[in-house]
Amino acid sequence: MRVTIKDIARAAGVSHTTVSRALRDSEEISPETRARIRAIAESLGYRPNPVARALQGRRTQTLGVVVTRLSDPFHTEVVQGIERVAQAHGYGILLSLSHEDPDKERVIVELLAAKQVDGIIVAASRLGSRYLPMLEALQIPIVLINSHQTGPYVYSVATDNVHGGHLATGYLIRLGHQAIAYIGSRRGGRSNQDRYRGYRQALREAGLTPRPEWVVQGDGRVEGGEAAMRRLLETHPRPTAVFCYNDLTAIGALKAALRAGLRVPADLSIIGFDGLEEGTYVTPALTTVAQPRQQLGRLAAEMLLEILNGRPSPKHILLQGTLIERESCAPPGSSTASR
Amino acid sequence: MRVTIKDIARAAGVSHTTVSRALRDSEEISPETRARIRAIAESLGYRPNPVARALQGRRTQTLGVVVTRLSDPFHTEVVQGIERVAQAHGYGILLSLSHEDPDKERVIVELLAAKQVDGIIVAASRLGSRYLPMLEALQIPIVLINSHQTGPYVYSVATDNVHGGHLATGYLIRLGHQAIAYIGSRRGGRSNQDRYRGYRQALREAGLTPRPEWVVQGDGRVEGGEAAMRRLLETHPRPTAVFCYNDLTAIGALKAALRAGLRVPADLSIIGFDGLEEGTYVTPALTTVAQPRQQLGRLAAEMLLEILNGRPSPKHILLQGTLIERESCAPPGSSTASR
DNA sequence: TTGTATGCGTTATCAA
DNA sequence: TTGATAACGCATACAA
Repeated sequence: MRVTIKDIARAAGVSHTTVSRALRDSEEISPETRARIRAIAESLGYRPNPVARALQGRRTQTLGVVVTRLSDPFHTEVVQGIERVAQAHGYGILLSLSHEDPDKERVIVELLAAKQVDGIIVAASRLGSRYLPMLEALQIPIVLINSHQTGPYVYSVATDNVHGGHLATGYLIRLGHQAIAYIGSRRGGRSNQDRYRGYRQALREAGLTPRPEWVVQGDGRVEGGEAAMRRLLETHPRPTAVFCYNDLTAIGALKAALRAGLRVPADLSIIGFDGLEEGTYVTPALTTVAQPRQQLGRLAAEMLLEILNGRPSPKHILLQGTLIERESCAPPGSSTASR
Repeated sequence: MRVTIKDIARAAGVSHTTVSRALRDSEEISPETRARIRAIAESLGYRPNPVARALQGRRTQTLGVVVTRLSDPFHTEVVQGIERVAQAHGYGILLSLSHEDPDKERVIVELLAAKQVDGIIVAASRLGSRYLPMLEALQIPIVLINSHQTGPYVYSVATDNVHGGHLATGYLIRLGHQAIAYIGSRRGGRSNQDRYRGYRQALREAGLTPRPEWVVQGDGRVEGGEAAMRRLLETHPRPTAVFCYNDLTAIGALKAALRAGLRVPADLSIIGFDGLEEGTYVTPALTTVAQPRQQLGRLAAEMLLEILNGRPSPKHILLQGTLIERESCAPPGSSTASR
């Protein structure tokens, strides 16, 4: 059987209340008994029962984490960031996958709340505004990652997608490109719109107008990027550079370009978004706008802990992406950089 | 405040015992009151408190999952497989990362046990035989994934690495290769040894003896594969084909080969292990021996649930990998398959 | 069929 | 400084 405070109390000849106090470093206890009880607890291999503690009204020391899919490398980093902070603060994380299903997401969040988690982090929510009524009823602090939702009960950490889109496109422009395409994502929602806005904005500032046929949509994954690039390759004139919604899309675009016999970046520059490790697997390695993914998770977790401890916390944090220059971009028509 | 069975009891004018029974479909209750109480519970928005249930002696309905890193795409799939089964059976999963640190792994497992999880799944354990004494004390069923450990309290699901190594090497031999190298992993432990054994075995059966300089070690990641391949490229004669410990290693090897100006597979065939999605990102797409990763996770979770429900379960399951022919392998000296 | 009393392991409240 | 008692929400042995 498991050792409880009662067992210790019996062994020490005191009440279980005293044991409880001794173990929690209560002020109102004599140093001697404290030490004595602690020694006994130690020798008996006592482990406090977190379930009983939780029932008593205290916290479960558990954070709920909801993610669409783990197979998306973007999320894994976020989760790692969360886990690191949680583990460092003695919290566990209860992980659930929503598979991009808004209904499932809602059920999961309610389930986590029922499970008495102290707080919840949702990455890439698909619930959008349908969240708001829930949140009020739930009575549990929730931090949303990369879901640009505002409202009374909403906390969030997100990357500035407009800035990122502008950064990527501006970089291509500075390289000398004028014919710049955008491969978006049908399933990208608000972040897709924002990256597209950044793209438009950068073009406008440079006095460029993108051809409508140079804006096509993928699905945020490799296959979608591949298909989108194939459509792009049929346009006349062709773009000399492509900004992609994310790295997976860009990897797909790269595959299609290489298949078509193009040299990248000599004939076509490609820039992605996210800063995935996977971008270094391909040849040429992918130039990209990196999102601070671990940090996204870390900040969300830290924010949640602040809230839980009643400390002041900002409600929304917006992070800026950074450009990672690798090999997939070059000035238009330059054959020097090709291999 | 949260609705409890007492609230329902008060509203229904019965004892909380009756409510408890009604909600759990107890036999000893009249259908009418059962229906009435259920309706009231529904209208009040009652949610049973799992913490109280757990304390009462029942299960926490939670599985602990320990993984080294999530950034390794191999593990993410495994975790997805586990999560899927767990979610389908109403279990939550408490995820912890060990970062390949055996001590941390031990602490985590003990922590999960203290948290009252019903069972634990450990993927790619680094603890090895040091586990055995713990397990007996823990009193919690544990399933190990891809950790070839046996012992009284050990359950496991693993892939047959000898078979996989043999499969990969045999495939290269059938393509006509005779000069076949192996890039292993320093950190691969037992699985590295086993894949190497499969490699040796296949060579021996074909009457081939590998040159010692054709067996080099990476680190199971892209960088290690790259470095290892560079060393391989300096050997004379060079191998015409390389079997890599895993796909990340193979991707690194591919990068190095392409950098060196080799055409893959015309000049060099490369085969990986794992069957990662990432293998399709590169050009040429990676031929590989696929491990059934989701299934690994699913089976581990199912095994654990069987044990928890007191149903009979095999103690060890060994899965076989399958060959996925993509584009990175061809007969030696064939320039047809190159692009 | 329903209700009373008790316990799960801990913390909180009040007395002593 | 310590102890007795109640409480958290639920389930169960026993009584009615």
